[in-house]
Amino acid sequence: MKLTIYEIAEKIGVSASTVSRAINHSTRSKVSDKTLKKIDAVVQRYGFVPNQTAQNLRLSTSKTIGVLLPYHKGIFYHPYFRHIFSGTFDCLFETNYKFKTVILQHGESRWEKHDFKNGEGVDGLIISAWPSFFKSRNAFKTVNVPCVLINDYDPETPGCYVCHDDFQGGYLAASHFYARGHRRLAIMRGRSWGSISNLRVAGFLAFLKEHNLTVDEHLIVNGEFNEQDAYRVSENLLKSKDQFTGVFCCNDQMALGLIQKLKEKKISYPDDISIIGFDDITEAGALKPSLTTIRSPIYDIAREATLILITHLADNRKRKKLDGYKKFPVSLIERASVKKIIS
Amino acid sequence: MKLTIYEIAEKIGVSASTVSRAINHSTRSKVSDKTLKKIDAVVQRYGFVPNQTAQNLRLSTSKTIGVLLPYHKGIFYHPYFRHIFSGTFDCLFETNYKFKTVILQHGESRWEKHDFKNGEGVDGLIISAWPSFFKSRNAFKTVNVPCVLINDYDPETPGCYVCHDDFQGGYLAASHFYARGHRRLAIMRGRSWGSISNLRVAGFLAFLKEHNLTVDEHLIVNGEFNEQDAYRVSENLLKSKDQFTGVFCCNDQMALGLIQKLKEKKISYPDDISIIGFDDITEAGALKPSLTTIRSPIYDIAREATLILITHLADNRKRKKLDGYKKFPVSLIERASVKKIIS
DNA sequence: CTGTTAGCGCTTTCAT
DNA sequence: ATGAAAGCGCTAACAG
Repeated sequence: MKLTIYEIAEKIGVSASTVSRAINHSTRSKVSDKTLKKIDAVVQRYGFVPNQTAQNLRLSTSKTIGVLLPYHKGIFYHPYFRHIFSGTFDCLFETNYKFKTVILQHGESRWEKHDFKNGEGVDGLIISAWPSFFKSRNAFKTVNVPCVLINDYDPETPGCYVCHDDFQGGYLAASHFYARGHRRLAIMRGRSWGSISNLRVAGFLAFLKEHNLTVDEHLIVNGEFNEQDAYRVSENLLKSKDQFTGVFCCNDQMALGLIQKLKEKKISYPDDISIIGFDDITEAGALKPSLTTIRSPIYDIAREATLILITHLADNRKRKKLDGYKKFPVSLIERASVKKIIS
Repeated sequence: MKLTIYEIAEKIGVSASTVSRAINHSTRSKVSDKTLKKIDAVVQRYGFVPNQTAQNLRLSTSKTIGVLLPYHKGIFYHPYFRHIFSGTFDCLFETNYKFKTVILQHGESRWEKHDFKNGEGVDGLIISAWPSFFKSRNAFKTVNVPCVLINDYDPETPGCYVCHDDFQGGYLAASHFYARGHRRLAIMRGRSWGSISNLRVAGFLAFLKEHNLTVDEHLIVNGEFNEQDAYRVSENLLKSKDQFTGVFCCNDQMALGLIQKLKEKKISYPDDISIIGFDDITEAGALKPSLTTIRSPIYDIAREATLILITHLADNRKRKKLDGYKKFPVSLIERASVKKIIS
């Protein structure tokens, strides 16, 4: 049923290699015009397409890159990942490198089983949200294919990173608070996977320092990067409620947790307490009052990451390892959660 | 660098076949517990993962299905396709068949080059929006891998279809007009790829007929399924403006074209003319006044299509060809474009 | 310019 | 229970 180059070779009376050369437009050893024509004709007539798997095995490549995402239902409705797909595919389409893309899902167990060690058969990997799996930090190091990590910079794990600028994000948040008259601020940081939090907080504090301000130690609380935990630690923070006018939350989820607690305590935002989040998740814009937050140019990041990966892959002298740390500036989305203070 | 079963066989002093049997948990000829343990240990230690490409070649499979979409920039932001991804991936994830998915883009030239003849190396294809490429109708027939077509039923092309119910959609539109007091109606149908249009119009007329109504021949205009062409043919339709109170547009894009023309002529909707579209594209909800339209349960359709495909694929007796025509009911999204007429 | 040959890494009869 | 050998379909030296 499925044609092979041998069969088409036989029909013409040439060898399989010649057919191979013909269909690959080999430049190394040219096929004569006459045989080329004959081969083309047969290929055309039968609609022959070479078996990709065989080519792949032979050339030990797959012409495929993998986009690795955490799996959870509804991830395709999440704007963050939507931008990733879009950026990746647009890049692939426009550069014409003819790579295919498969969407892969990671989970801790899959890392542990070394499922990604050889990239699940892909030539390279674009990895997002990997730090959600702690142990993956070590497993990741055993991965054998070129990888580009997006947006979760971890200084302890060498690799090729394309990220938004977390430091600048924190800096922006602080400057926005400052411009709106806030001088006494609090911070809710994410404990796990500290580097992101560290950078965001560092940026925040850096701005304040330039303006001779600081954040008192007890106004910095640590929680996990999720709503529930933020809700929990909010209790603590709010004991010092009178000592600050605004809170910088290290991501929007945490802001959501804080807001929930505020509602419960009948504390209103931004009137009593102003808030800035990070990530611009869908809820941020939908919330009432809506949440001022920091947005990542994730589309561009994914695009760039893909470009880096595929040019590296297309570049045959693969000896050099992929690395580097490329930063993209973030922007502050001004909404309704930061009150203007007139002093 | 990359380990093969031969190397791991050598380390233990067994043959490659035994290793192969071990890692595949072969049931046909069992590996003794002792050697199994030894092999497992080595596999574990080196984090060995078998080369998928080699397996694929040997077994002539790829454990991959392709989702074929028309390529255009921003397709990932389109809700229709988002639902397709979501349905497909959720199905794959929940059924545990361990198929991978690649997103493939079609274009007329790719069909003509027989790029999909062997499915681009995938085991099966989920195809959406294929009729946008006319010639693909014939090219499609040469495809060698199992396919499931979603949502563009073409009676002339045999295959396995999972679709929303176009007929019922038209029926629903008519009944909504009727319930809101409309009795004199017009239709804007899509000329190309007629079957969809035919079904929608047939459903529409069927309802009317049951209520002893009909649509006059000159109040049915034909255009292409796009905004520009609808805009063009609207001119014609509006010459008979006084003879109808509502227009059923065979898709939302056409409704958009009509609306543009209405604006130009300072005819207001729904006051002067009511409109119902089809598809519920993003603009439908955003428009002011918003557009009443028919929505397809595309998530469920994609899910079902995927399930059909992968169970077929997993089912080794592939001799039987995939076919059938499964219909999903659509729903009317009531918005602001149909005026209530009090008679 | 073209044919011969070997082999990519794996699975699977067929022996033993 | 295990090994030897063949082969999935293709490409790339190498030789002519």
